[in-house]
Amino acid sequence: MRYPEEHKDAVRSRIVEEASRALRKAGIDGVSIPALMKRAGLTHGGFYAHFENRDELVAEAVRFAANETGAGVFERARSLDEALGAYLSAPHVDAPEAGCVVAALGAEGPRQSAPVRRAFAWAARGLIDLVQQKLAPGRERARPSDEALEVTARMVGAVVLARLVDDEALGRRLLAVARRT
Amino acid sequence: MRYPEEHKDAVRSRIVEEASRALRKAGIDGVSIPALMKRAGLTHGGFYAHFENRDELVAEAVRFAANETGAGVFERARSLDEALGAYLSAPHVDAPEAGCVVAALGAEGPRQSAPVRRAFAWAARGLIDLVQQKLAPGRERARPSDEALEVTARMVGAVVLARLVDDEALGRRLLAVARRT
DNA sequence: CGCATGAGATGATGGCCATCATAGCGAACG
DNA sequence: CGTTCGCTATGATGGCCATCATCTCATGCG
Repeated sequence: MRYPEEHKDAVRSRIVEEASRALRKAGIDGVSIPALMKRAGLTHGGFYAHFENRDELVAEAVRFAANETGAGVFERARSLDEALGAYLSAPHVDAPEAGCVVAALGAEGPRQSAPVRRAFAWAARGLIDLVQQKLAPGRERARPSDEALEVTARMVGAVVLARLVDDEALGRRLLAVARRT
Repeated sequence: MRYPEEHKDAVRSRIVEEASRALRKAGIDGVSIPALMKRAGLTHGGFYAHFENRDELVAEAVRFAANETGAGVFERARSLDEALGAYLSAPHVDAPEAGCVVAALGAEGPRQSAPVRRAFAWAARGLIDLVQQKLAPGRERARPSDEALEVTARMVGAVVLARLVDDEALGRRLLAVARRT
């Protein structure tokens, strides 16, 4: 059938968005192309009309997730404390599918193909830059400050550990100590 | 053939050790049972004589890796600074297969089956305890101090990010700023 | 009003996987 | 010195995967 003008772009976006959530939830190897397409309301056949291969979708999903975190956690916050409050929160720990892609999938990044690795490097760098921006608003810097790097490392590590320890009280403490500025 | 007394135990240990490295390198879903057995010098058939199923091996490999990090990085170090120097080092970043399992596979932990999750929780808790021990040697504590939690989070996050950024200079800086005590 | 178009569906291919049943063989034990 | 035991190999099973060739058919265009 002949579809309306921007139909294909809209469908592609929906695939990327759904994939972004599904991958953060189940891991990069945790969801098959048929499953991803079904989540977007399609069958697996049309996949290669939208993407060169699986990695192209994964890379795009990583970039989508990075933008989502930027918009949801950082642009919304008016101070670093506010951003840290959102990032280092129980809802974030409990909902990796809607959370930071670096914390959810970062450890898998270095093992991926070059295009996916590039997407991850971009996401990591973006996270550092967002922290830097909240740390010293307005001021533009050629490279992130030591403090921005340290805060970012603490944030990511605290979320990874809080998800891992399987001990709610300890998880809360991990988030709380990482919130100090 | 009838094998020498402790043959089976030795083979099992070799499988666990090899699996521990292979999994840290390629991810939890990145190595098949046939591949794991071949690394141990065997064929896939005997696997189920040693392990109930794949997850049992994964859980054991996680515990093995955690012990290895404890012995290699922490027991060897005589101060927290020394331990941080080893953990937050380029060799560690460049060799995940011989490094901390929390940094290499932690993000995959929450998605695993219950036995594997338990192994990861144990590994994470163990890492925190090792930090605590170096932080206040000798003193026994019922629960880790705030500072131990913060240092551990910073360590893990810094290694994850350093592996991700694909920028050697930035990676070095991430390690350096996390080394501050 | 009918036809060309192209997004999406159907279905096939070849490969790899976890798991298991069974067979073989060689050292240890009698 | 023969028998037995049990560790490991061989091979099968059923399932799922990424990728691709081909078909369908509704719709926008002429």
